[in-house]
This record gives sequence, structure tokens and C-alpha cells, in this order.
Amino acid sequence: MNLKQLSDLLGLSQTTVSRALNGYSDVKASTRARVIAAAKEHNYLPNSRAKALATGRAMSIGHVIPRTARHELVNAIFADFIAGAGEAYSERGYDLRMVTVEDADEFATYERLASNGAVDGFMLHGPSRDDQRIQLLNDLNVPFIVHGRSSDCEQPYSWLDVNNRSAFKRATDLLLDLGHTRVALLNGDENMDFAIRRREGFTLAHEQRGLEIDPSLMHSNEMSEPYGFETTRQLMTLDAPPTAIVASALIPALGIQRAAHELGLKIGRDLSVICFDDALSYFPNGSGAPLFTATRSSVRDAGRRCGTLLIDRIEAADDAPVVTELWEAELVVGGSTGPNLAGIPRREA
Amino acid sequence: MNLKQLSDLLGLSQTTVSRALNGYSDVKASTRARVIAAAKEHNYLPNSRAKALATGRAMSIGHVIPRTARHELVNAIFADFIAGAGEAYSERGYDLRMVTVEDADEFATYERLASNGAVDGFMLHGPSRDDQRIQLLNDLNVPFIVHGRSSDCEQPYSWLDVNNRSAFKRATDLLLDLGHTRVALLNGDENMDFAIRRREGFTLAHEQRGLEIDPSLMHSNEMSEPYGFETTRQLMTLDAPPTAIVASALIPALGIQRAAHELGLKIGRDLSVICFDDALSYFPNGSGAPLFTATRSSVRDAGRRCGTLLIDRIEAADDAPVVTELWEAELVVGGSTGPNLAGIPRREA
DNA sequence: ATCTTTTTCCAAAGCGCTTTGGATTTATCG
DNA sequence: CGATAAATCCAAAGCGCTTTGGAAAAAGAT
Repeated sequence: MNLKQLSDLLGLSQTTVSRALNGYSDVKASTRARVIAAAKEHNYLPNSRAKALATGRAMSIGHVIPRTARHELVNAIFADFIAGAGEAYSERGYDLRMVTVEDADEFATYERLASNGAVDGFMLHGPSRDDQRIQLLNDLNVPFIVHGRSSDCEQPYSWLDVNNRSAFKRATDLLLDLGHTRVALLNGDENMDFAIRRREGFTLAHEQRGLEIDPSLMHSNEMSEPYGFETTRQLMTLDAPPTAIVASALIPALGIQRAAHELGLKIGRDLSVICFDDALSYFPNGSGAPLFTATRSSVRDAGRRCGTLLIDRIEAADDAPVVTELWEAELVVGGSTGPNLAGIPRREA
Repeated sequence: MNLKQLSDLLGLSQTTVSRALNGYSDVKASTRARVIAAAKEHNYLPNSRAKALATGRAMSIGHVIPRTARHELVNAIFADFIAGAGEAYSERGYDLRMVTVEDADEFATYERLASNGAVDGFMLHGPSRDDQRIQLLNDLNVPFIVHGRSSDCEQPYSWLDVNNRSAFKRATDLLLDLGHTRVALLNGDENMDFAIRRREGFTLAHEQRGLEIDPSLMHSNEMSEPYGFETTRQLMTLDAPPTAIVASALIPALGIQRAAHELGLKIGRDLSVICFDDALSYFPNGSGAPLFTATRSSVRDAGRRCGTLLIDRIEAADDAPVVTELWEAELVVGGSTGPNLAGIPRREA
């Protein structure tokens, strides 16, 4: 059933049926009712391809995912983020068009999808320090929003970010306040902007107290359980091992925990751990009382808000000013942090 | 730049330019070259909306994700699966159209997207025992493939599944061979078909040896770390606690591990654990030697294969026979399994 | 009752592509 | 060299919707 058939059936013009269905005011209430009833009865649905062509709007949001470069993306965070974004999209009648590409094709794909008319805007994930995609999309003059920020980017652009710097500063402050003097950092991949800011927070907390940081205590890698495990094992072989660790996520924190157990160290007593908790739905930070002391910010909520902001921009005038939003993470105290008992962790076994 | 402008510029008809670009044989090699060169120079790209309307093909695959009902989907597995599927899609020129919906709107959304022409086919995730979506999509006569199976479904349909039954049977056999007599099952959500089959494998292994299973040893829940943790703690308070556990995934296995540590039990000695490993990219089963003994099958590979099979079906004749593929999981032996030493786990501390 | 205004409807022109059904030109062949 | 076949090209008709610019009908004003 298409528009022509439906309008023939009703003895009305396509124009009238179309306008009735789309809520225009120049159609009598009674005929609108007739049209809607008939449409429902014959379950007519406007062809989305035709509609897209006629309106020039694709009603979809592009997510371009490079295969390997930022493959950190197709990961724990990603699923929750797009779950949140997807909610915002479907509320507004949009859907998510995801395309995975070879790294080399990434830019070309943005250009293609934009000039193509396949999407109305883009969601940018995982920005690096000086992310070239921002320049590109500004040049293409297509709406987009960045989840995160790009420190060295000069251009104006819209973003939503959690305050990673203050989150890690607070986390580090907490540990220093507890008397820890050797605090290790298991940061995320420091090509990513969020990791850079987190490191800044970590170092700032030390600087404000006039503390030097031993470089051998700072590590950077993609967040995985083995990363937490192996780095911790290695850290504990140092002459002066750390008594506390700030970790980038729950997953490496579990690795830290495993290493601690293996070394006979009790988390929260012999070794304090604080991590960033993205509040992933399938990976809660314990149930009930938090397992780890953590700075928490829901990546799902962030996705939802990013989706809303992006659609607002798509539907706004072309010259709408950029929008930015900085979220503070919440500090939740769990059982993984405690005072520095010895200066040097005790060993058992 | 659109087709008309490009053809005017070349002094050719739109027909010829279109056919040149689309590789038809009725255009002279030299003019084809001219056309391609001009298209590249003015970077002309056919408008995908117009193309979709004219061809009747959307070149996109629908993934309908209910918000909460199977929210297990928006989870650890999901990201890797669509990463794999996305590769297959982009190789064939398709992309992924994901739409998250309220549970109540799920069926209507399938109907809408299908009759709408918004997608050319569907990927079905996480089938339940008697999944109604299969009937629906068969009725709608739209290509689709199921990742997994639906045990009680009578209709023919295309699917790709890992042999969960044999995987869990082998896992259980391994433990029984090691002398364990009380083996617990931490299954996934038994509304899901895969979990049902896994339980079958678990019970079959016992039955073949004439062993009864204590029902208090069998649990079912969504895969999370706390689920593993709490269930294990509870199991260990039984009069006769298990000496081995079969777990649905790596994530709950980490919870099991945490509980074991807390109870002073050493994994692989006091408590054997074997789990299913979906080979998630960001969640490896250890690095190098496997952390857990596991039955492994890459969900990313499955996604890739599902994508290929689905597109094959979309591009095949309407009456192409259904296709099915059953993968055997690989058994990898790690340090988490060992012989039953006592019949009752020893306690330390 | 006549003239405006408002309401309600519609014909037709796109949107930018593909494809059908020739028409024209060039090559092949007896 | 005329006739047939093959190679190239193109005008025009869709695809199914929206939207413009009126026209016709109904309501309101005088």
C-alpha cells in the first residue's frame, strides 16, 4: 500500500492524504480522521526511502567506527554509550547508522555519508588529543557532537565530556589524604584525550602537595583485565612498590585485584585501589555496596544526552552556536581504599 | 554535484553517466573512463536516498534492540558481535541500522522497518526458547538470520549457533573426569535459548554417568561479576559445597574467583572453574596462557559470518533454502581446573 | 445579496537516481 | 556495397513521497 493507492481509495488527492498524515492544519478535522483511520486499517506506512528523498532528511545519525585504530571503541564502553544514544534517537524518530571501516577509509567515509545524504549528523567517539575528524566535519559543515574533547583542537565544536581531570585529581587526593605516598597510575591509552586529562589530574594532585611522581609508577594501556594484572605484578617487584593505585576502569581494577590476591595482599588494607566506573549496565561496581572506591559517571547517560544534543543541533538553524557540557563524576567510597599502614605494603604467605 | 550537473558537464545523458558509473557494458571504455575521471574530479557521489528509492534497496541491515526485555543484549557480547557483523556489511556495501525500542514496540518496529523499506533484512540477537520474532519475520517475508536458535520454533529459519550443548557437556565431562562429584552450574538467563542448551549439556554429562544433580547447585542469571561472586559465596555455605563450577562466561568467572579468594580457596586446586569464553576483544581470557579453562568461540567471528550469510540471503532468490551453521566451541585448558583433591574443599586462613 | 476572508482541497512539479525501449552509429559479412 | 549485427547512446518514465501555488468551497462581513 502506497500513498497513491491509499488516496485513490479515499477519493482524495495524494497531497491531502500526505498533509493529513503529517499534521498540517489545512485539512479538515473530519477528513484527517478518515485518512488516519484508513491508513491504520490498511496499515499504510510511508516509504522511508521516498520520504527521505523528498524531504532531504535521512532521519539517521552516523557512527563511523574504524576497524582497528580506535578499536578500543568497539568495547565495553561502546555498547552502553550507543544504548543511551539509541534511546534519544528513537524518541525523536531517528535511528543509528553504524558503519565500520578500514582505518584508511575513515575520512572518506565521513565525506561520503555527509555528501551522500545518508545521515543527518555524526556522533564522534573517543577523540584523541588533536583529532582531525573535528576539522573535517566542520569543513563539511555537517552537524556533529563529540563524546569527550580534543585538547589541542583550536576549532569550536560541540561536545559533552566528563571532567576526567577533576575526577582523577579527587581520586588521587583521596589516596594522598589517606597517607599514601607512592601512588601508581594505571591509565588508559594516552593517545586518547580522556586519558591525557586523567593524567593531568593525577599529577596536579601531587604537584599541589609538592610531591614528585616516580615515572615508573605511571602506566598507560588499553583497559583490559590482564593489563591490570600484569602491571600490578610488575609494580610490586619494585624496590619501593606503590601502596595505592588509581586505575582507568573497573576491568583493569579486577586484574589488579587478582594480582593482589596472588601476592597475598588484601585490597583496601595492603593495597588501596580507586578506579573510574563508567557504570556499565552489565558490569556493576559490586551490587549494593560498591566493590571499589570509584569516580563514577554513567556512560549510558552520556550517550543519551549526546544523542539529544546532536538532534537538537540537527534540527536547529545552521548557525546555532556550539554547545558544550562538562559533567562532574561522582565519588563513591567502597572497600578498596584505606589508610597507608606501613609505607611499604606488608606481605603475607 | 548531482547526476544531472555531472552529465551536463560531460555532454552526456544521465543514463549514460549512470550506466558508466555502475559498470554496465553498453558504454564505450573511453567514455566510461572520462565519466569516472570527471566524477572523481568533482567528487560526485550518487545520493544514497535517491538511489535507494530508485533501486528499491536500502543497503542496510536492521538490528532491533528492545530497551529492557533482552537488555542482556546491550552488553558485553553485543559490541563484539556487531563489530564482526559490521565488517561483513561494509565489505558488501551495506551498513547497520540499529534502532532501540520500547519492549512493547518491538514487533511493530520490525513491521515498520520491513514494509517501510528502511532495511533489506534483519539480524536477530538472543533468541528465546520459542521466539515469536521468527514467526513474525517469516510472515513478513523479509530476509533474516538468527544468531543462536529457538528450540521450540517449528518454522524453518536461517541461523548460526555455537553448539552450546556439546560445549557444556564437554566442560562438565572434563570436571567429572577429574573426579569432581559436586559440580555447580552458574548458567546464563534461562529464558535465553543458549542457556537452555547449556543446561542440557550439563545434565547430559551427569546422566551418562548415572549421577544425580543436586538442584541447589544449579543457578541461572544474567552474566555479571556480582552474580558470580554472590552465588559462589552462597554455594560455599552449603553442607556439601561444590568442588567445581561451570560458568556461563568470563565475567561471572571473575566473580567466582573473587569469592574464592575471599574464602581462602585457590582456584584450580580447591575449586575448579570452567567457563564459556566468547573471546571478547577487550576481555581476553588472560594474555598468553589462558586464565580459565574454557570452551571458546569468538562471538566476533560469529557476527562476521552471520553478516555474510544474511547478505547472501538478501541477494539470493526469494525462495533460497534456509541456511544453518553449527559451530563447535574449542576447549582450552588453563589453570583453573584440577583434580578433586578431597571431595570437600579445604579451607585455609 | 455581494464581496472578502478563511478553510479545504488538489494538480503538478520536483527530490536524484535507475531502467526501459528504442534510436543512432559503427563494425561485420556475404 | 547493401544488409545485418553489434556497440553506444539517450529520452522519458518511473520510484513514492513532499510541497508549491492556486482553485474551489464555505464562512464572515457589510
